[in-house]
Amino acid sequence: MEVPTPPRRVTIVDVARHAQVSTTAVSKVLRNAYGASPAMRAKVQQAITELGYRPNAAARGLRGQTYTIGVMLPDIRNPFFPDIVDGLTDALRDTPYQVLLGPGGCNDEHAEACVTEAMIDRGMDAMVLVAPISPRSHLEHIATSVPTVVVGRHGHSSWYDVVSDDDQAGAALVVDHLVGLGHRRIAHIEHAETDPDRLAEMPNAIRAEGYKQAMRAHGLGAEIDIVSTTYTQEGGYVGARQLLARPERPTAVFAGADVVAMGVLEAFTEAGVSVPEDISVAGYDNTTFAALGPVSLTSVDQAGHHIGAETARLLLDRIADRNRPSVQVKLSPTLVTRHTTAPPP
Amino acid sequence: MEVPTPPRRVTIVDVARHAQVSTTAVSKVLRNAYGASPAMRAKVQQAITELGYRPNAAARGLRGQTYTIGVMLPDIRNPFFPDIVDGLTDALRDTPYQVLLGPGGCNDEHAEACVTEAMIDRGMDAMVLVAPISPRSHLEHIATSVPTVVVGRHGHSSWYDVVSDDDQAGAALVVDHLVGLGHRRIAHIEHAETDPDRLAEMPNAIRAEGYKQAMRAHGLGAEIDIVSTTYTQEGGYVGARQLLARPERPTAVFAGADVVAMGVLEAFTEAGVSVPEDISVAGYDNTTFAALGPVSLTSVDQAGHHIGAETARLLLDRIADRNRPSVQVKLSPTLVTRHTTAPPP
DNA sequence: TCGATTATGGGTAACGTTCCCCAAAAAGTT
DNA sequence: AACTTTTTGGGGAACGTTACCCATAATCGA
Repeated sequence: MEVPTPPRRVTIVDVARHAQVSTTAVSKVLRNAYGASPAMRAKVQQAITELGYRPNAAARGLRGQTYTIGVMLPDIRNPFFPDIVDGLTDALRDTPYQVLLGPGGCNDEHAEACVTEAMIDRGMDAMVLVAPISPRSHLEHIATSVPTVVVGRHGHSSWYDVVSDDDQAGAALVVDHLVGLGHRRIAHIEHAETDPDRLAEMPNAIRAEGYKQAMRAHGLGAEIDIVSTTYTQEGGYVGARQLLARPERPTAVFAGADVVAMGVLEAFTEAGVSVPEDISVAGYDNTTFAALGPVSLTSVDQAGHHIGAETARLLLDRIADRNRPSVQVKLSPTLVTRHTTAPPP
Repeated sequence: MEVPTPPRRVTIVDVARHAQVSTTAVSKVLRNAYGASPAMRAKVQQAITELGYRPNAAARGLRGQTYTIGVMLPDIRNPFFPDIVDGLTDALRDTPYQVLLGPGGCNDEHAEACVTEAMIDRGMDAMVLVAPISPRSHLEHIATSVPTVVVGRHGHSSWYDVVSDDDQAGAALVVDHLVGLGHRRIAHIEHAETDPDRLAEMPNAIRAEGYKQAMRAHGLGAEIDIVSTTYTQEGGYVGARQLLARPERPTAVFAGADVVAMGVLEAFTEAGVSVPEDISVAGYDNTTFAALGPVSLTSVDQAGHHIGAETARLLLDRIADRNRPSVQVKLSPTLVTRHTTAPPP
């Protein structure tokens, strides 16, 4: 009844025998390397399709290439990341490379290290680290053993390439928009960061900095009002409650991330504060949440798809030449205005 | 300046030399196989930590095991899937197995096949297929070459194990809840399915069937009202518009998925219909959306974490004994009532 | 004390590719 | 015609592990 042994896989040797050539020849055709005549190529290709041959990645890996690109995602739940992955896979569609995702535990440095190590063990040809929280030294350690692109974390290194959104400009977009509507008391909810290393590199810190600079640029330095919580719905809720307790309430809240804005909206609903009539709210990331009908949140779009595509380009580039100097790409975000922002009352 | 050659990786040979034993011995310790004395184990372990040795997965793969489990996710954006992945990785934490995710294109049979093939090429020790849309024959083809668990798709096979939510019971939970509140005209928005194969196996079809049966069980067979669209926000929007155009509007809408409910809420907001005062809305999946402050959607919780854990158990089981008979596990969903359902006006 | 069993350790051939070679044939060059 | 150069094809040794063996030493039973 049961088939006890799965049929043995077709190997390069089978193909060679079937096409009456050497295994070397087949290998050359597979990698379209120099030294195979058109006639030979055709013959081998035919044998490959006839037998349904597929190269064994493990064997290839042992020789150096697995044609696999590992992407470390710290939090699969973050709706911004899929855009990046899509951009990456789309750009890699016509290459022999396959993308595999590693689920790094959310905000867990150890889990993150486990996943990246596991990927290196598995001979990934290149790695993409999305918003990693590991210390810089660890990132560089990874980058020395495999071509690496760090996405969504500022701060450059000569060992890896960096692709990120210009968070400072993004924050300015929000402030400009709100000021344009007539707001002056604009508060910001940020993700608290103590580690000095990350303080300079993580997007949340840059966004807060961008907020401050933009406020000052509008002559609103005295109105700067920052609440430090975390980039979670809970953090947004807590932050909003604090803002509501202010003697003079802000007329607009710039949440550092869409999830934070969700918490803010919840707190406001609970407190009977209407958005945008009483207070305007803006988020960051333009996640699926923001576009949701009942939410319709003004947010900053990071063009994740574009980020992914750019990452792919850098990756292929670096695989081709491991010694080229490192590069930092910064992409400009755009503002998507929806129904949570309006002129102040 | 640049380091041209990354330092050669430590191999089993290095460990053997450093511990003054044979490579065989090291291998035995690594796999804690029979034939190594405690003294030897200690000696080798020490050498391993001293040198920072990590086994090469490619070489292992060539010999049969990669200690990697491939998970095909058809749509990374679906907020229900992360729960499954979490359950899986948590359950696998103390095993040597590592989970890697493959991004199958959304609703794209070809992309799905590419990813699964790529995973087989890469020697995955087992595969998890989450809500695959490929025809049954392809699933069985996969299952013959690697231990496979299919998640979130009904219909059993003797080649693979199945873990799923009891969608029929879930739909009944919603109907019971609404009827309990006093509703009679309860409409359902389903995902249209024509393929007869999938019609019997895909969760959406089962949910619609569960809705119908539950309605009949309450003597409401005459009130059955189904709109066929798709499981997307757009589909929900379109479906809701159709329901609003009915001569006699329903007093409650059961959306087959949370994203669908989002579209429904959007259409209702636009039409000036209040929820839950005028019409109640319920979803399915209890995704992050549902819990969102401004949304607060009544939804069915599938216990994704539990599904993932169960999947891990079956996987390890099947790796240990490839010939054990196949199993189907069906988990009971629960209803999470929030603020979008209330008694009819 | 002797043979039988068991514990302990190692030698070595795979696994499926790739890549560095070298040989032979074909095509140019003088 | 006698060479150099280029094209075309293949032989065979790695890559790092594991698993099947076989040797020796230790333990045991009578």
